[in-house]
Amino acid sequence: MNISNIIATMISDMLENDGYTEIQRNELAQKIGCVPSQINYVISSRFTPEHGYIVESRRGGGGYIRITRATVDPRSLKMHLVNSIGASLDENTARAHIKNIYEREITDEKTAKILLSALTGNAYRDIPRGYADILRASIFKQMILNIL
Amino acid sequence: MNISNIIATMISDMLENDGYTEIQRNELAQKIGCVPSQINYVISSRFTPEHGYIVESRRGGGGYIRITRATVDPRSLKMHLVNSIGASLDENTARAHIKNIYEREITDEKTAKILLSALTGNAYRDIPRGYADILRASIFKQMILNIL
DNA sequence: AATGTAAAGGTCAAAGAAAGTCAAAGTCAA
DNA sequence: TTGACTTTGACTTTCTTTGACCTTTACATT
Repeated sequence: MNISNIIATMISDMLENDGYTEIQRNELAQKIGCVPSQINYVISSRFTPEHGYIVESRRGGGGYIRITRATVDPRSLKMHLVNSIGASLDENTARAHIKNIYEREITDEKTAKILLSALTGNAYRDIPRGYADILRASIFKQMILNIL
Repeated sequence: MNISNIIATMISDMLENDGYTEIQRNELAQKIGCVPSQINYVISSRFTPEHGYIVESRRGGGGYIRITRATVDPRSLKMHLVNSIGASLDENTARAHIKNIYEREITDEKTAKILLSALTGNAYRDIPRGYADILRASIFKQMILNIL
């Protein structure tokens, strides 16, 4: 298990109770035994809006990083989702979106699985990257509109 | 016995228990005494969707290759379907396949709808026909293995 | 109030760690 | 003896780790 995954797990655990946590970057880094900026890396790769999180922070004495699991009603999330997907969508972002809507119980597990298999994995490796991402975007939007 | 077969046997053994394994490509290659890319060769020649496997991977620190056996019964309809699809699949044929499995009550209506929205419609119109059909084929196979 | 200082957190790019790709060369059975 | 399958290795892409340097904020001192 790499350090980033460990950090991500810790943060998820902290969010477990009420979807809210406030961390001290330096303190957490020290406890884990990594450089402080790795906390930023983990947050920006795994706790993004696409993943359904809101991150706020403050510097200076008494600074903090606050992470909140966003809660939105399903209908507007759906619209928001479709609108937020541009003309192109890479695999990881797609993954994040699907994880997000599943965790918020907007889709059931089976549907999430279907979405995943339609949008991620080796399927897209046979065609040029540019086309792949464009198609992924259209297919995702189409699926969301049709089924959610 | 050539090296590729040895590797394939090892992987099969790892899958023995629960049809799931996660390998470190470099580590495995070293243990076996071959170049890392030969692992890819084995996977892409023997652990394909047509063979009933789902392969996922991740690069970078802590990377892995994950192989899942999608079905226990290679003679099932599922495998038959996957094998009948080939490398390329046009929209109408996809439609026909879906209609077929729906009418035979292999999927429920909701799933059929999702399949349809992933495989047909305007999404594919933006890119060259050849690529579209190739992608449609891979996605369909992927989905069948994952969900039916 | 203005200023200085220490205490946070932020940014970015380089280095490191895996896996992926591709094409050339080798092998082997029909 | 040719065509399919294997083996190899150089090069690419993606994800992670690290550290040097930057910006913002609270608070104490003048």
